[in-house]
Amino acid sequence: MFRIGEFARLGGISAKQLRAWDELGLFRPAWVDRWSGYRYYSPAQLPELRRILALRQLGMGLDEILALVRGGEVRAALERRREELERERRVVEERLAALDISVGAEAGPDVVVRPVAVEPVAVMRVPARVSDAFYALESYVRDLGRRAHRPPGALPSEGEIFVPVTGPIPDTDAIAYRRLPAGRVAAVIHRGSYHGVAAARGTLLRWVEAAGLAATGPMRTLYLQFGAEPELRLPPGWVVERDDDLVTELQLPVT
Amino acid sequence: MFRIGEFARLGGISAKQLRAWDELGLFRPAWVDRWSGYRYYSPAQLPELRRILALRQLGMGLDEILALVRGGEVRAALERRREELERERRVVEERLAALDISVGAEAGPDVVVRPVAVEPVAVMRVPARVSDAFYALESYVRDLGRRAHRPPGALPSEGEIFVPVTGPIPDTDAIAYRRLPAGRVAAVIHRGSYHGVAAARGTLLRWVEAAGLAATGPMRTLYLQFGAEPELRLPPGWVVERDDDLVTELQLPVT
DNA sequence: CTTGACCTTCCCCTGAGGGGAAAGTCAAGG
DNA sequence: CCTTGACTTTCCCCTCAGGGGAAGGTCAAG
Repeated sequence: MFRIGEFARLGGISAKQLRAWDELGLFRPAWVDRWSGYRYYSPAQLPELRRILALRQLGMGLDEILALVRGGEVRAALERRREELERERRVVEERLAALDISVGAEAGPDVVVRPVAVEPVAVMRVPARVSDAFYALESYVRDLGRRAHRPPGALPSEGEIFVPVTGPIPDTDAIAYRRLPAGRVAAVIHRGSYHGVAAARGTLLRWVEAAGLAATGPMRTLYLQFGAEPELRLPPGWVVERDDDLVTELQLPVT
Repeated sequence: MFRIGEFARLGGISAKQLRAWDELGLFRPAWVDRWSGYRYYSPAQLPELRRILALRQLGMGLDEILALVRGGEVRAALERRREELERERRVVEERLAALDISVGAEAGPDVVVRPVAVEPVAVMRVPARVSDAFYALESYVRDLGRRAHRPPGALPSEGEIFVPVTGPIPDTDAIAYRRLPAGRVAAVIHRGSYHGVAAARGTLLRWVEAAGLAATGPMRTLYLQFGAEPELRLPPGWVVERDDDLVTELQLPVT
């Protein structure tokens, strides 16, 4: 029989952990002195402790280990754990790839991969002047009372512009309802005149390729600063600048 | 100017995070209404937000990102982050390897890799009968008042047995002071008669090879249940069993 | 003016323990 | 028998990066 400190040393673990695992019901002392509360452990318990440590070495959570020592399905748990670990490995690999790009670019384009939700929109083929088309599209949607409070955008490769809507709308010759699919996008934000957008587009495409990702849909352009946000009152001393205040986001759906 | 909710949606982040980052000083609103406390953000802030998200995407901690946006050394931080990520990758790879072994062995030998501290010991070449040798070694160390309260062991490949000591001791013809080096060991615990130890030894060696590790020293055998622990009072009803109560740990120093 | 969406701060929760305080226990040495 | 120092007990707070939710204040549209 060992007291907690010595048993902890033998097991290669801290006494704190043994106390916590006792309280958790994961690993209990062989005997507890009613009077003093001292926990006593037997060397015969070491194999069981080692089994727990072996499972924890695989990165399993204590609750799952608890289920296992109580007679859970070992094989299934290991399979779950493997999938989890392979996800972790993918994350690390992606981070390393992104880091390589950042190092190479030295404070690069700040591309971010993030999930986006489904986006219900009214789309319109662009015939000629983009600003006229936006005006027509916005008017149509607003008159229906269906304008969603999110910025408008474009699918340049399709020659289409879109405006978010709160639900289905009737189609016209020029305008159609569509739901841009949810998924992960690689996104970069461009601030300044639209002349720079083409360059940002190229940067984004190169980034995605360097990160080992594959595009799964057409690129989206979002006009974050283009009449989309509500006319909130400006704070005192707030000055809207010229070109610098144009903010555009480019999104490329990936894997 | 956007209120926090809309800006959060544009940025692909939660309002909670924006509030926390404001308090942290990592990312502040462009303007805060003195009266209502409302935070207002400008679209021109989106690039800065995206830079933070790009760094966070590399798995950096907020404190480090804070140091960076305050003008820290980007290149050095990325280098640190790369080392960290490569450590993480090694951990995941090791876990996957260990998991493969567990799946193959179906509740296998429960090998654990763990660090051990330096162990100052008195070692003795074993001439003939092991039990006689232990008696002599233990007596010598105890008479010097130098016995450390840890279990005795052996280095089978060297034909040596050892007993932990609390500090240097004078050598004799047969006995020498030595410090077993610290490091990581792969360890397995065997419970039962010593006949099974040889099999456990083989299992441990195979495990280490399958895990892609390399031995960096002689295997150590620790007799966890062999007169090493103090004669603590036995709890009422506590029965010491026969062979089952022998507990032996095998440790192999690795990488 | 109402209404509903939105915002504020405040508090508690996560997982797997670590650090440390105050008080009780044990074993060895004198 | 007493002291001493190592050890143990419970209890509380801390981590990290937020999430959940309550109570109450604010905003903008109809």
